[in-house]
Amino acid sequence: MNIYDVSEKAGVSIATVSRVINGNSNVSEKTKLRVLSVMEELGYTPNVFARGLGLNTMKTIGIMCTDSSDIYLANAVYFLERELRFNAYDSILCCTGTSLENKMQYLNLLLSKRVDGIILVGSKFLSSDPDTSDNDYILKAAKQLPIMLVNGQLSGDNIFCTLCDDKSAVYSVTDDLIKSGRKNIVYLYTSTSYSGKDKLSGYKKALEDNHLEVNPDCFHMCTKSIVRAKEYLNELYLNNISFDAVVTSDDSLAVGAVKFAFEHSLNIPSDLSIVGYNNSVLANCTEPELTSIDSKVETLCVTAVESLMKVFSGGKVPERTVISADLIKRNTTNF
Amino acid sequence: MNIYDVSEKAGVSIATVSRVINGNSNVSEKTKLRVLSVMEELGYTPNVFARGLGLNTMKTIGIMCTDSSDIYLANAVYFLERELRFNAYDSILCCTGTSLENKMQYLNLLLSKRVDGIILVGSKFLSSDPDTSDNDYILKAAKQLPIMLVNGQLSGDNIFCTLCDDKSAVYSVTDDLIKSGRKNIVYLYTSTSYSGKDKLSGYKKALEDNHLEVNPDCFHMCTKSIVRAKEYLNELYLNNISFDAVVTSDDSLAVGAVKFAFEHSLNIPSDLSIVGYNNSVLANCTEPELTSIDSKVETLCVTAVESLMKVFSGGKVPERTVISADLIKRNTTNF
DNA sequence: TTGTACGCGTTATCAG
DNA sequence: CTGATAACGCGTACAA
Repeated sequence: MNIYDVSEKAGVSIATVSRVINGNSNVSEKTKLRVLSVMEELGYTPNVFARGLGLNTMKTIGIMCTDSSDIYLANAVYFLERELRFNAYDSILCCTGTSLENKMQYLNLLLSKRVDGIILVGSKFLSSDPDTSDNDYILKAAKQLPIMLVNGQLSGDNIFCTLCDDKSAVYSVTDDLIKSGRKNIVYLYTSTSYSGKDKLSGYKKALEDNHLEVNPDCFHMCTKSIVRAKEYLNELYLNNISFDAVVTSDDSLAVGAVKFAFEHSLNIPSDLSIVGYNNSVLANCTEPELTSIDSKVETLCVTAVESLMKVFSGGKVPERTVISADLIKRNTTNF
Repeated sequence: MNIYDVSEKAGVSIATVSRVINGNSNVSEKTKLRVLSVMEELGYTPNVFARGLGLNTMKTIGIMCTDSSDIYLANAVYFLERELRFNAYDSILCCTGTSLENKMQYLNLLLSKRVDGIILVGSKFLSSDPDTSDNDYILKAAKQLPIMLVNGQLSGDNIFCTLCDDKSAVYSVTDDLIKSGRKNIVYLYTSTSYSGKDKLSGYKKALEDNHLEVNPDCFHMCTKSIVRAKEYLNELYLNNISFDAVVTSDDSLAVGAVKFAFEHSLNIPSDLSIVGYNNSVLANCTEPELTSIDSKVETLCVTAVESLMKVFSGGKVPERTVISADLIKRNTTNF
């Protein structure tokens, strides 16, 4: 079943059939209708390989993320797929894990598949160390096709970033906590990626601007896990390091903080205020429900795909688009 | 940069280069090494379109789900992608939403992309009405390529199902609740899919086998939402319909039940026992943590991909593989 | 408005 | 073990 079968049955040449398929105007209405009906009758679908061979594109985008089962990334993947589909692009999903070797391997795989562009989701793709060569594979790939970073930051030719203003978000909420009377604010985070460092610096700056000391015990990196967060807070508690607020870089850590408070019969928010990040479904699960920073995944993804389409059509696209986060106030804070 | 460039530079024919690429044994070690080094030097990658054109396969599987941002489905997508990748297959992701029209459209799209197989994840793809023609598009597609259902049930040629024994799981936990003294058990569910009906029938059968009355107010379908579950339980409460246990078809509903208990200062599990489903991260968020049925997504996905590979290699694959669920006991039950 | 003929880069067959 | 050559199905100059 190919274009020849259709052309024969319709009594026209394959060129005419091709014109009809691709909406070329130079076909008489009459033959167009005849071809269309034959195509329908035969249930004909153009062969994408043959088409791709000539055009050297399959209208396919590679989406890379470290782990699509992560709530944040799963949402991102969902929105990206939706937007790409809307623009008639397929999505090839690649979950790379965190090792550099795997990331490189997957990226090369996508290049060899001749995808039209690649979207890297999450800041975990990038080393935030400015002196490293760990990001070179991305710069190199960008020589072949456009690369979009969602919530990641890397500057280079043909690389476009869409990110959330994490630093301001954390700064602002930390500042809110201080203004509402909190003196000892713990910050828990899960990664030292660009975005991870950004958030941390927002926390520190808020303390400094309010002339509060930055206690090294009070900011701590831990695995993205409810239990781990709880454990660390317990450790502080046992060491008599007192604190009256916990800001986190992920809702799961905030859930851990809620559990810590429950274990020690602390009242939330009066004894302990808690702020989550990402405004995920987890924020609605705890009692009381979490105040959380909404990092605007959907907006980020929509913008990234919009930009990519603009790149394809030769339009001018900013290297870096920054979107502000929202603070969603619920019941783990009293402002 | 194509196979001709390589052949010329290596001083061999394109046939030999092709043999080297595809690991064909009939090449002398010496020429093989020479070709390999030229390929390396030129940074040559075979063109997938040309290859696909000849072989009529791109080693790509279509994964369809209604919504990849759903926690359960996100996990499934993650595991499927991982397993497919392990077998050197790419994954094209399609989130269809729930309308039949969209599902059909996406399926046809995948067919036209010449994927090698399609995996339908979640029971929401299928009408469980035996008299409907709503599933015909799947039967039709199965004439062209193998279709795997993960947690769905449809019998037909070239269709293979991997599913969890939901009925037994719900039966068993309901029975446990009754044996531990519960008299009035509410069952909350989110869908009337095959799996949805299966779970419900497990609940009813457990009541019947224990000579308890099945009260129509006590099993109720509601949207997959924490708030909705809580609202329905509140409604029962206001209507003085008493109950001492809630079994749900999804953890989110169970979270709603926990919130209901909190609102009315009911003790969990003594006043109210609660059972979730899917053993998702939500089960660890509440206080107390949820007893939940683990529906074994990972096993399901691994099995489905294994079966698919077996189908490709011409092996015999059962039409239906059933996997038992596990009950993960936490603190919302007292058995 | 329509048709012819070629190129796209592989793999596979067959002959040597 | 190696090489020549025919498919594979489509898009598109170019010709009519």
